[in-house]
Amino acid sequence: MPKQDDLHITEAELEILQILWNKGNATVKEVHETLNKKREAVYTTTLKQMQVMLEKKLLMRDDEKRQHIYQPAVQQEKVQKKFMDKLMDTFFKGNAGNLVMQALSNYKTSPEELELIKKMIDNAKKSKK
Amino acid sequence: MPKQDDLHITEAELEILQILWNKGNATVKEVHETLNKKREAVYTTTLKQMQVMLEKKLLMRDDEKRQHIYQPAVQQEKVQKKFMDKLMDTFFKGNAGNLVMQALSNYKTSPEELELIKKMIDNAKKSKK
DNA sequence: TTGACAATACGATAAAAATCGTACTTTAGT
DNA sequence: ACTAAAGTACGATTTTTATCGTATTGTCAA
Repeated sequence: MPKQDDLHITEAELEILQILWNKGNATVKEVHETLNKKREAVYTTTLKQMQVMLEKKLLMRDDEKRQHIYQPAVQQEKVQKKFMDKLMDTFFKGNAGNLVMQALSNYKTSPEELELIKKMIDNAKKSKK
Repeated sequence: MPKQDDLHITEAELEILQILWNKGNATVKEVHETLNKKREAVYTTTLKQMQVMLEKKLLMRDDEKRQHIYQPAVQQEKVQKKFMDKLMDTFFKGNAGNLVMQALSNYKTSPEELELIKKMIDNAKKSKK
């Protein structure tokens, strides 16, 4: 059985969170339809999933109206950080530079963004002195 | 049930692969002991896990001698790429610059490495011209 | 050659995650 | 009031993943 950490988010849950982080909030129907664009999904499965997530406090909902409106109850940044920590540990032995260079070589980045990164590095250096 | 992709690697499997990527190859005993430093583990569980991984072709082994010697049958780089692709898609909407900046601000990086990154960016720009 | 031990093999089971069918509820239109 | 439609609730089941106990096998030393 997987080692249970406080905030364990499964694959399916992450998919749903991703949608809700993008939209801010949404009904089950909306989430389901978005999901369906990527892969086949059954409505009640999505619904159930979201109900479970509500119970696990991964989501919040407004059930004033008949059509409940859901939103994330966990910060994207938090989850992202956790994910990145694992990436760093598993593949880069904690060496961020390595990760950065992998990212730069695997994915194309606009010149503007590259400039931005350079500036960021310079700033970091300056403030360190 | 999780969408089954060709090369699905579970949490426990990733832990074991990580150890084997580091060591190059190892016996069950070695893997188990390494694992045990991080968390409690039962020998036969680790053994079974590795046997399953062998069957799934995630590992290879030399069973000439009594003590079998295992090694990874999947490239670290391949799995890493997959993991990063998911990170990019889930959290950064495909924007690598964003990922890079997150990495730089979350994890401390040595000045030497920062220099290296700058150089890499400059090279990329030059070759593009 | 036998017994202790170290190792592997493997089935049964448990636990976690995902799926789906069916029942129930609310609402709006007639 | 009745019915259809559109939701939600939720239990039962399936699938996947992880765990562990027991059996079996090979090795070495006395």
